[in-house]
Amino acid sequence: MTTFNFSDTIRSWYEIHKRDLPWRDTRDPYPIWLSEIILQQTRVNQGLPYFERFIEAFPTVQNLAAASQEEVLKLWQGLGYYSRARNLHTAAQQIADRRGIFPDNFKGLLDLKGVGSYTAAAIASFAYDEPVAVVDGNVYRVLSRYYGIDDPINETMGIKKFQKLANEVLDPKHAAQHNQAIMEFGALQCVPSSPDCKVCPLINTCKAYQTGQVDQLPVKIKKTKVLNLHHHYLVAITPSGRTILVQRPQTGIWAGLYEFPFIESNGAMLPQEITGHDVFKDVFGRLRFRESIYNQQPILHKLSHRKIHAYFWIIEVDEELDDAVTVNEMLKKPVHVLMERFIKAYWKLKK
DNA sequence: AAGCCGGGGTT
DNA sequence: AACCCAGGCTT
Repeated sequence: MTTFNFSDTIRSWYEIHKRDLPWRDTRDPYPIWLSEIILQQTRVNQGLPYFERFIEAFPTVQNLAAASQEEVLKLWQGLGYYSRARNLHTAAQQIADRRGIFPDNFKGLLDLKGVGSYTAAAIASFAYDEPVAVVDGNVYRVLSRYYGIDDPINETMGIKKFQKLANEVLDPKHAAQHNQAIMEFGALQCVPSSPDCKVCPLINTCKAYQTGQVDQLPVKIKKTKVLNLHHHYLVAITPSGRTILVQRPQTGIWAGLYEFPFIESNGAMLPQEITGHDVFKDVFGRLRFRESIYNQQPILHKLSHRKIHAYFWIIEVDEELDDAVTVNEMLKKPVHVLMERFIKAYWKLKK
C-alpha cells in the first residue's frame, strides 16, 4: 500500500507534460542563472528569444562580464524591467572576479546582484540539487489552491507561510525535479483562469476543488493605479539627416535608455506651445526650423503603472547640430519600445 | 510594509 | 480594463 504524495504526483505529471526548454538540459549554472533573470516576471515565450541571443552573444559569463553595459542593455531592449540587465551585468562581473566560478549554494548565490530568494533557490536546486524550494507566482497558485490557503500572497505573513509550506512539500531527494515540476504544473495545468480540473492528477485531494474555491485563489491584495503621462518628443532632423538622442537618468523608469528630448505636459499642445517651451529652446537654441506634428492623435504606450500619451514632433533644422547622431549611430543605442516603434515607422526600417 | 520597475498575452 | 507572468530592489 502506498500513500498519496504531492511531490511524487507532480513529478510524475512533469515527466509526461514538461516542455523542452534549452536551459533544462544542463547543470551549468551560467545558462540556468541567465534564464532565471530573463524569466523574472516574464513569460517563457517572451524570454526565450532573448535567452538564445544572450547565449549566442556571450557564450560564457566572462564574455558577459567583459561587455559594456550599453551592449547588454541593447541586447535586453524590448524585454522591460531594465534594472535586470544592469544587475545581470554587475553579477557577471562579480562572478568573473571569482574566476568564473558561481557560488555553489543558496546563501552564496544571494550575494549576486539581481538574485533574490526565488532565483537563488532555482539555481541552487537546478545546478546543485540543493533542497531549497522555489516560490514564484506558479507555486503560490498551486499551493494556495491545493491546501486552500487564503492568506494574501503579497503580505509578509502569507509570504512566510507559503515559503515554509513549499519547503515542507519539497522532496529533498529530488529538489531540482520537484522545483521544475511544481512551476511547470502551475504554468500548464493549474493556470490562473479556468483550469481544466477534470484532468488534474491532484483533483481528489485538492482543497480548493473540493470547496469550489479554485477561481478565488490565490488571494492578492492591492492594485497598482495607473498614472497618465503626456510626452511630446522632439525629433530633430538636420540637413544631413541626423537627429538628437539624450540618455535618461540612471534612476526611475527606462533608466539609462536613450530617447528623443521631450516636453511633458497635461495633454495636447499647440505648435507654438512646443516651439516656445524652454526644453525646445535648450535643444535648438536660435536655429531656424520647420516643425510638424507626426501623429495628430496620441500614441498610447501602456505600462503596468503608467499610460503614456506620446506625440512626436518633427523638427527640421537648417544647420547641423554638434551633438546630433546619424541613424546608424542611433540604432546602436538601447531604446524603449515606444521609441523603437517610432524609429522603425518613421525611418521605414524592416523587421 | 509599500512602492517602483516593462512589455506582452489572456480573459 | 484587469490580471498575470520562473521577482528584486529601494525607501
